Amino acid sequence: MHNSNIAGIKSSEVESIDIQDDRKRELEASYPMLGSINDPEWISTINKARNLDFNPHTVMFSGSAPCNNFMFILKGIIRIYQTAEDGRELTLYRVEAGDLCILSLNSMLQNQSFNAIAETETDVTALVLNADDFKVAMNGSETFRNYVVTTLTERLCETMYLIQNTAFNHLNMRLACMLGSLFERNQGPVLKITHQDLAHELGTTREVISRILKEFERQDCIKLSRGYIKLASAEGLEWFSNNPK
Amino acid sequence: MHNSNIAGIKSSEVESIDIQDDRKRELEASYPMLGSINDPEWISTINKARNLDFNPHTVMFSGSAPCNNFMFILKGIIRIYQTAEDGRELTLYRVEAGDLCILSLNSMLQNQSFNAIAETETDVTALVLNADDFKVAMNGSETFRNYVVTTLTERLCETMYLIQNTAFNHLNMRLACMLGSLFERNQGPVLKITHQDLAHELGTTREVISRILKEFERQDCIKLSRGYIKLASAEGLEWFSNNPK
DNA sequence: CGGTTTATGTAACATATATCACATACATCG
DNA sequence: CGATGTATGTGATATATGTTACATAAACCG
Repeated sequence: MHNSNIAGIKSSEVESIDIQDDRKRELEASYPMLGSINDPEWISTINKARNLDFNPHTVMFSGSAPCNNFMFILKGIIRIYQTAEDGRELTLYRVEAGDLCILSLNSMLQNQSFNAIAETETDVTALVLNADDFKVAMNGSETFRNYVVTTLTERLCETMYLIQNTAFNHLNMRLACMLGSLFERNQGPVLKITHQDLAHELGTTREVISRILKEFERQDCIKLSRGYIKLASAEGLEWFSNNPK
Repeated sequence: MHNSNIAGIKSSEVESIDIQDDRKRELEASYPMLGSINDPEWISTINKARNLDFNPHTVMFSGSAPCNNFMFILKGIIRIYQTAEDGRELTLYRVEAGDLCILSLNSMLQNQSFNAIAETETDVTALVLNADDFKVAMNGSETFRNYVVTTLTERLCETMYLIQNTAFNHLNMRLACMLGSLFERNQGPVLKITHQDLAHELGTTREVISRILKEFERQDCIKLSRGYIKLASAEGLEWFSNNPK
């Protein structure tokens, strides 16, 4: 289709004959809430969907390259971020299996461009509906509708929180919070991440991050080494997460 | 109902017998897209709705006082903003006649609190649905559903833009943009607003705004007087709106 | 092993914004 | 008119963050 020339798409368009059950199981694994829907429109729509694979570090869409499909993410992680002219980046959120791809919703529903970039961080497999099928599914299934509206609302709330955080909190606090949640999700106390990566999360520059990290290390909260950060004191980090200055 | 003890509510609960046509006309005036819906669930739901009036400067809801109803705004303006401990405020957006009250959507759909404050700026009249009626309307009318999803998506886009703006642009640029759009909406070149108000829009302090405004005045973009700002050169202001430093 | 790339450390400096401490000026109202 | 509250002007100073310009070090690769 008109998407097939985007860089990074791998192959694997699956024929949709008699694989309904596979499809359903696959979707159910990532979207438990949706797996149990039995509305006929929903079933037939899912059955018409295509599988698409993306390589890591592929730009799935941006303001200039909109995407007129709706996607369920079956596997992998997508990072949504904004850029400034000077090369700074700010991560808005991530989309994983089970999440709703709001960017795609937007470019489907209106032409207004989103002014953000969606880029795969890992291998990504998505289930793709075109705009018409999405409409059919929305009209046919109340569960799906609820899912869409709830997820949109949730995302909006998180975004409001992000605004508050960036507007009112200092970088050391924001960095401490970020590290805190990264360590939480991480198995084990050693986090694989570079200072530049952290800068791109928070919308600042590498030097600034390095400086604050060094300060955290001096306070024995963390231990730094090339490409890694080791947690030394969760309490210490927690303190920085709550302390305004 | 359980809302009736919130400060600032005026009175005017209207009995809903045979006023269907009035109601419909009223709604249509503010929400042209919705006025033409003829689904029976929709009609009966609207008919069950209550009118509520609010005085200016009434906090309609905040994180601590959620609102479990859905509202159509028939008249007036509501400001949604966040606060910091030090008294700074940052306006997220405004809701007017024809807009969707996303805050109410959120508190209806989930318990997660929104972490923002909604406050009337003028007299406000709203048409109020409870959560169940909202569901009925959503299930009954595709037009209403489209309206909700489209508006949510739109709001999300605008919010993303706000993040980019606050994270990457300097205050003089942001202030110039803000003034630009205020003058645009304003009839005539004289804007009634205080420096403190502008600070509350942008999440900063009065002194900072005063200083930048003075700079704009020195560059003959505006003329300052107590409580008012007069546009002197739209081009000059435009220049500051686009210039990074 | 040596050359190259990538990640980090860090000092010095530039700038934007925040904060403090007032002075002044305008507006309102008795 | 004079008193009071509110809005503005502004210098001085503090701090956070951004920028420049390197040095060093670890990892990578032929």
